[in-house]
Amino acid sequence: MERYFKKIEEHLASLDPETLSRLNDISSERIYPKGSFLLEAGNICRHSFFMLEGTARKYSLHDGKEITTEFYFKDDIAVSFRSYGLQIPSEEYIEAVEDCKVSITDYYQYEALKKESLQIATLDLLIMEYYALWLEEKLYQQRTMDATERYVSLLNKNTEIIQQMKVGHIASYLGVSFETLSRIRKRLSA
Amino acid sequence: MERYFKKIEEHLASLDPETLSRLNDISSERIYPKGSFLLEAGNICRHSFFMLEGTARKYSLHDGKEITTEFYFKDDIAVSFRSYGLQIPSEEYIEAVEDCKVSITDYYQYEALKKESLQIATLDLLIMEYYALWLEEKLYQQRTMDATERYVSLLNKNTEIIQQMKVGHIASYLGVSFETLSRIRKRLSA
DNA sequence: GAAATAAATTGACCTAGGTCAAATAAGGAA
DNA sequence: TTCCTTATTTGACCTAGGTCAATTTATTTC
Repeated sequence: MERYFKKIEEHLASLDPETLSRLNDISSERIYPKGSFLLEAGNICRHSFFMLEGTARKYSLHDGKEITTEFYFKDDIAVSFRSYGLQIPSEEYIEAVEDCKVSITDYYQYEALKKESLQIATLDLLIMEYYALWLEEKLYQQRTMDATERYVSLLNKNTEIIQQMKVGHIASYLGVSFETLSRIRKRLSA
Repeated sequence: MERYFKKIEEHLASLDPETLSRLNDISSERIYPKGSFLLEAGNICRHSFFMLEGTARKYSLHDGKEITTEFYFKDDIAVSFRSYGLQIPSEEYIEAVEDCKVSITDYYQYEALKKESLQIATLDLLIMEYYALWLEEKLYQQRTMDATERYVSLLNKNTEIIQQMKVGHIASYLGVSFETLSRIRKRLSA
């Protein structure tokens, strides 16, 4: 996965100034206070959110329960991919876990830019590939690891998640009940 | 998902003849007999395989057991995405379930083409987005449906899988043991 | 077509993790 | 600080689906 970050960084570094300024032209900054929503279910995700400061999470509701699908930190891109890509109403919420400063980019303006600029299309492709890799990894872990292993794996990779997010949100992210995660944590700390 | 197919088809229809011929230039046909491998774990996935005829499946080994991750039919693109994208040794096998006729495209030649042609880069992006959408859907089903519901869902969407693939392969694809799937099938047919 | 091999079914039993409910603990508001 | 609300922990119990083993049924192969 780190190799992919590298690919993306290299590509970003190679962008010419004009392309960068065009990207900049279609973005604007905004602050979302803690507890507010960058996106609510039912609305179409018309923007992507590049995280400048703060933390957020994405979740959906199933049988009245929240399923956290992703956590966002500095430099992550928050978006409900399905809603954004198809421009259909979202099933997901994106919530500011703490105050967030984000750079917002409009879907249509970005799409237009992608049609004109190979550099941007390539950037988008790299980001997409990274996301697919991440999804594959998640699916594989879900299949092959038990709840404790998944938690430990998350613990090793993303210490910040464990420190900043609620047990209930981490639990649904890992695909276990919060009671079970509570027990896992107890066992591990003993 | 169908809406995405449409997007891809429209884009394909819009490709200019020169781009198409360049795509054609870097592709070649090949037959894989039933039981043979389009890709074996340990090797780098240096090609993508566009299915012209036959059926195939992708799987990995975990604790000596096969986990089927994808089935391929006519017009599908078979590739071990992680190995292909990063050009690292594959953890996955792609096996011809029956005799397969495929159109093979070389990774490096395709990458070169993507760097020159916005149309190709865009095509690749659309395919990538479709794959990510498919992975998201799979992950969501895994979280929210029990084994029977997942089987019925597969049954409704891909009758061909049920008809052509072995129970054991379908079971690992659904994330259940083959004994459990056998019982599910019995219950449903009763 | 018979023997050999692989796949699928069925039964008995077990466990990871879910659910429900009660008890603490920890943040916020006032 | 105290009250109120929201999270977390802990216990008791339950179930979906896993594992192991024995058959039965299909497929190959000769």
